[in-house]
Formats: sequence, structure tokens, C-alpha cells
Amino acid sequence: MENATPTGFIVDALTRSIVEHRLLPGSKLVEQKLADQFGVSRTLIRQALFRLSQNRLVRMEPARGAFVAAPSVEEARQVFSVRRMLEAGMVRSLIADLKPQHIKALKDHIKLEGAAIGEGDISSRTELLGDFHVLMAKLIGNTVLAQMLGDLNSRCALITMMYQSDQEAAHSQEEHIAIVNAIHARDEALALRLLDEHLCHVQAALIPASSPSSSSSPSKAPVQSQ
Amino acid sequence: MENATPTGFIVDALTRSIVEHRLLPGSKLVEQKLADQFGVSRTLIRQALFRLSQNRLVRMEPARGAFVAAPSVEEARQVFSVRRMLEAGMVRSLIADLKPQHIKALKDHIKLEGAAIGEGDISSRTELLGDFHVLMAKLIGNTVLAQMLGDLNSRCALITMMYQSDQEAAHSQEEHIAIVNAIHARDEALALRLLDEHLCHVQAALIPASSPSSSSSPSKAPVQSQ
DNA sequence: TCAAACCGAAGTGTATACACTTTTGACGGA
DNA sequence: TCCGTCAAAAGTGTATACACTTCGGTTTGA
Repeated sequence: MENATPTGFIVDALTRSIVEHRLLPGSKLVEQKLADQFGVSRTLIRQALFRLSQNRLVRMEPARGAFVAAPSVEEARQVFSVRRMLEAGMVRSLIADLKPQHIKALKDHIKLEGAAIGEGDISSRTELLGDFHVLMAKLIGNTVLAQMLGDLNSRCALITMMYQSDQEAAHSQEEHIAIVNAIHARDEALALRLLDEHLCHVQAALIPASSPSSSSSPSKAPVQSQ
Repeated sequence: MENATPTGFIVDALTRSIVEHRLLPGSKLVEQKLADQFGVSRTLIRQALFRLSQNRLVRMEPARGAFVAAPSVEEARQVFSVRRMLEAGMVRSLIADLKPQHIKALKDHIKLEGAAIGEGDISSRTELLGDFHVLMAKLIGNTVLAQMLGDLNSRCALITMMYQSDQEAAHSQEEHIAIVNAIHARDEALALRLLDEHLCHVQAALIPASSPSSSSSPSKAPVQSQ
């Protein structure tokens, strides 16, 4: 995630602010204020906002400005649907060409998760729980996939951080452990089932009073800070 | 694809130029020249180039400028791997909740493909053959997925257009027909097998003297126009 | 002859200026 | 009181200016 360019620095800073809910969904992002805050000109702020709008973390309305995105329940559902598709294929690939160091990397990662959960570090915990999935993509050597999963992650990290409780985080980690064990045993059917359940659990925990299952709910009125 | 904003117009125009190989991979994109050409200032050109670099159609090097991307064989392999994962899940979803109008939409689309292939309109043919896959995403009501597939498509359309022959295009369309028939028959196993084969064929046709199957080949030196 | 240093041209990176749009709040009439 | 109008303020959209980096070619010293 290291980004040396000024724009990259601003993008990272804003991403953190959004994901950690220091900027609430729906908040207006006024260019000049951000420019003053970061000590740069509007030029760089605008570049950063455009990049964030392509990540779907920010929504831009012509001549009206940039707002922190407020993903609808329906959008979250679609994102998780895509993740299930991607990750099923990923686990198959991983099992098909499994190496000892893969298992070691996954287990090491789970230890990190455990540490963050134990310390109650919510920001780091959310990041690590998401990175577990990105790590699998990297292990099968598919950087394209890894980046897509990373984007999908941050796209809904905003929701994750808002709703996920301590208990749910711990539960997520237990499921990660079970998945790694199934992979280790090269039990593809079990790993796929566990993964699908895991993603469904995460999704279900995020969506408060879920709409039945239908599509295209009119995006709920977001928080309108400022 | 309609985009009313000036930047969007420039992005679309450059995308077409790249995909249709009027701009060759590796070409340098000088901001002032493009600005003169489009009759706007460098500001808008820069915005467009940044957007294209996030699509991976353009690669930007700090203080050196923007270049038309030259995806490596390895990257193409990864993109197709991701597509296979996504589209397998998509076809399952589609069959699970199949409606008559879905079949109609797919068959209508195939007719369009046939027309473009008959007329030898290479640009339109490539676009339609790619849109077949996006259409399936739209039919299952997943716009997130549809957009991802669209991005993946354009990301390698550059390669597709470069290598795909008339014969291969016709072959692609025949495979589309077979897939739709399998979907119509709700034969999931057959549809999945045909889809996987189809994507493998497209991929194989694109990659000239493919590296065996291993990962992370050092990206080959691209065409260095100018 | 060759290589390293140098200089000007070309091009990118950032800041600023200004035009145009949207918002806000006050005023006036019904 | 309420609604429509209008003007000032705030904010976005685009162009331009200028500093800094990179690239090519020439000169200079050994």
C-alpha cells in the first residue's frame, strides 16, 4: 500500500478516514477545505477524489461535488455475490496446486488476526480479516485477482467497520481457521462449503434488516452529514 | 457508454483508439499534443489519462509520461483466469433463476454478433463478442459484476483485437450459441464446460507462443513506438 | 576515440486564476 | 405565513503559468 506520490498519500489518508468512519457516508468533501488541511492545492485533491470515485468509496455529482459513498444494501449484496464467485475459484486453484509454504503463510496470517482481535484494535482487525482473502489470491500467484479482491474489500470495508461486532470478528477468524484446515486436508468440497458459509455470515452480519432478496432496492437515503 | 462530460468523451475516444489499435501498445501519449488534438487544456487530458491508467489501458511513469499499456502474456493469463471464475458463478446463477426473456435477450444478442461478423466490421464484432458476457451479468441483475466484466474485457480487448482472426471470431460466436442452448436446456454441467472451453479457446487464440503455464514471466519488452 | 559533463528543448507536476454553477438567505408580494 | 424571486457567497470546472525533471545532442577533457 506504500505510495510515494503526493496524490497517493492523500488517497490513502482519505481511504483510512472513510473506512474508519472518521468521515461518515454521505459527508460532503469540499475541495478547498481538504486542500488547506493537506497543505496542497485543489489540483491534487481533485486527482485523489477522482481516484476514490473510481474505487466507489466516493461518489461525485457534476458541479455539486464529492461525497463519501453510502453503498446501498443491494450493492453490498452484489459485491458479496461477486466475491463468492471469485473466491470459490480461488480456493479450487489453491488446493489444486497446494504447497507447504501456502499453509504456513495462511496460518501466520491467522495468528496476526488473533493478535489484533485480542487487542481490540478494530481498524487493524478489519484490515487483517479482509487481507486473508487477498492473501489467498497472492498465494496462487494471481495479482490481478488479488487487486480485485482488495478493491471489493475496501468498497465494503466502510460497511464492515460500521456494523461488525467483537463477537462477529472472532467468529470470522474461527471460520478462517476452519477454511485453512480444509485446504490443508485438500478437502475441496468442505473448503468451498466453509468459504461460502463464511462469506454469507459476513454479509448477513452487515445488513441490518435485510430486504427479502429482490433486486434494485432504491438506495436508502444516506447519512447527510453537513 | 454514453458520457456527457468532456473528460468522459476524451476517455471514450482514447479507449476506442487504443482498442482499435490506432494507438499501438507502448506508444507515448504526450499531454500537450492530445490537448491540441482535442481542443482542450492539459488539465482534462490528464484527468482522462489518470482514468485510463486505473483501467490498465494506460501505464503512467512518474515524470516520464503516459504510455499505451502492453499487457504481458502473464497478465492476460491472469485476467482470463479471473473471468473463468466469475463467469462460472454467473452461469450457475443464471440457470438457477432462468426466465424466458433471458433466453430471448441472449439470442437477440447473438443475432447482432452474426450480423457484425458477416459484415466484417472488426471493431463492432470485437465489442459485441465481449458484450455477450456482460449481458449475462446484467441478466442476473448484478451491475457490479457487469461492470467488472466490462473492465476486464476492455483491459484485454487490446490483445483481442490484435490477434483475433475472422475465423476465430466466427468460432467464438458458435460457442456462444452452444452456451445459450445449454443454458436454455438448464444443463448446468454442460454450460459450465462449454463456457470454460470457450474462454480457454479465446485465451489460447490470443497468446501467440504461450509460455507453458508457469507464473510471473518478466513482462516482455513492448512495442516502443516513438 | 571515447566517456563524462553540460546545456537547451521538451514534457511533466503543481499552483493559481477565472468563469460558471449551485446554494443560501433575505426580501417582497400575495 | 408562505412562496417565488433575486443577489451574494460558496464551490466546482477548466485554462494557464511556472518550477522541476527528463531527454538529446554537443562540447570538453583525458
